Amino acid sequence: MSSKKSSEQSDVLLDAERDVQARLGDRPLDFDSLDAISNIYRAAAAVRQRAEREVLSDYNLSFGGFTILWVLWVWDEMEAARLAHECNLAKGTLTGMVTTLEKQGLVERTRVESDRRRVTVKLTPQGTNTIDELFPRFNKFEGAMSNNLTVDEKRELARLLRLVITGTAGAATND
Amino acid sequence: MSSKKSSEQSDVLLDAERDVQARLGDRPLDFDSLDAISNIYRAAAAVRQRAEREVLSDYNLSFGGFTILWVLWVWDEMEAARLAHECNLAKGTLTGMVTTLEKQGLVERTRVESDRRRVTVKLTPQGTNTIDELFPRFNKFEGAMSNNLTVDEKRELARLLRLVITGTAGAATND
DNA sequence: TCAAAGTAGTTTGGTACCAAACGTTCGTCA
DNA sequence: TGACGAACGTTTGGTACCAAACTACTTTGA
Repeated sequence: MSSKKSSEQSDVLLDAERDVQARLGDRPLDFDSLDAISNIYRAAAAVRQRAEREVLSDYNLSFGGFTILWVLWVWDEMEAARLAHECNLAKGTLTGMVTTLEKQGLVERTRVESDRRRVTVKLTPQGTNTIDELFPRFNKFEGAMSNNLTVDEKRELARLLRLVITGTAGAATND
Repeated sequence: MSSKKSSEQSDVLLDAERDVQARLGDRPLDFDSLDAISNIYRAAAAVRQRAEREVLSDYNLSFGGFTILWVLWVWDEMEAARLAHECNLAKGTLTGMVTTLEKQGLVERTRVESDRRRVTVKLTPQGTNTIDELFPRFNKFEGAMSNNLTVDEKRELARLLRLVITGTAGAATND
């Protein structure tokens, strides 16, 4: 595809970015923000699609389902509301996805005795086995997705994204 | 085993990143790739959710629908297969979304006379008006999403994401 | 003490999104 | 010329995802 990688910046733009520049360059737009934000979305779509095809399909998991497993792996038992928040999901969405994972035998729900409105979710032993095996593979995939970047560049990328995420802190999902 | 990230960095990790480090820090994982890639996904979710709520809901558009309009605005009339590719959508998904936009009067389909298998899609005058008005607002939103970053940081972010996207070039959607 | 307000998860109705199967049209080569 | 395979977009069946309405439980306060 495009991009002969050289030291100069201007000739490594994505085809899409170049075309945007050609068509809209005379308009009073904030192209720096445009490129930064739209590339976030392009990169996320690439990550998600490749993850689902190359890693998660072997386990019959969607990206969202994997995220739930991963969050439970890291934090153990967790209340539904917090789980939804960590996974960036609306609470109604979480209900359905936890049900799917429950049918697959990977997680289980427990009603909280002291407050029967609440529900906690945790991995089953089978769920733990699954994510124990899957996550190292997923992590290798993350390495492959970023193998064009040096370690310092990965850290810088993580830092810059953090600025976008936290600058955004107000955003609460329907929970 | 990474990130005792020098100087001022270590205290600005996201809560999520800090917890991951605390729980999995002793495992042989590639945490630099993990943080970089997972923050891409977190940032994209934040961008999408805020865009839909704060900008696109006024126009009754999903993020995907907006993307289609935006691509057609930049490139004019376009064949369905290329449009799906530019929007990172499976071709079957595009069919449905174009139908939705068609019902809203924003785009129209035309069969190609010289090859009747093909279809081109373009903005209607109403669609053009919509995106003419909407995009500057969306671009302001992009500026707001990235207002914690300097111009140089935005450019660096766009560059690093480009490395992820192009390193990935093999990925083709079902089209 | 009990009704109103608030909080947690679920249900509902609808779109977005995918992969795979399908029908149509085109190009090719016998 | 006509059958076969390839190249389109569409349809199908299924999950993911959202906002809003709803149900069940808990807290508050008069």
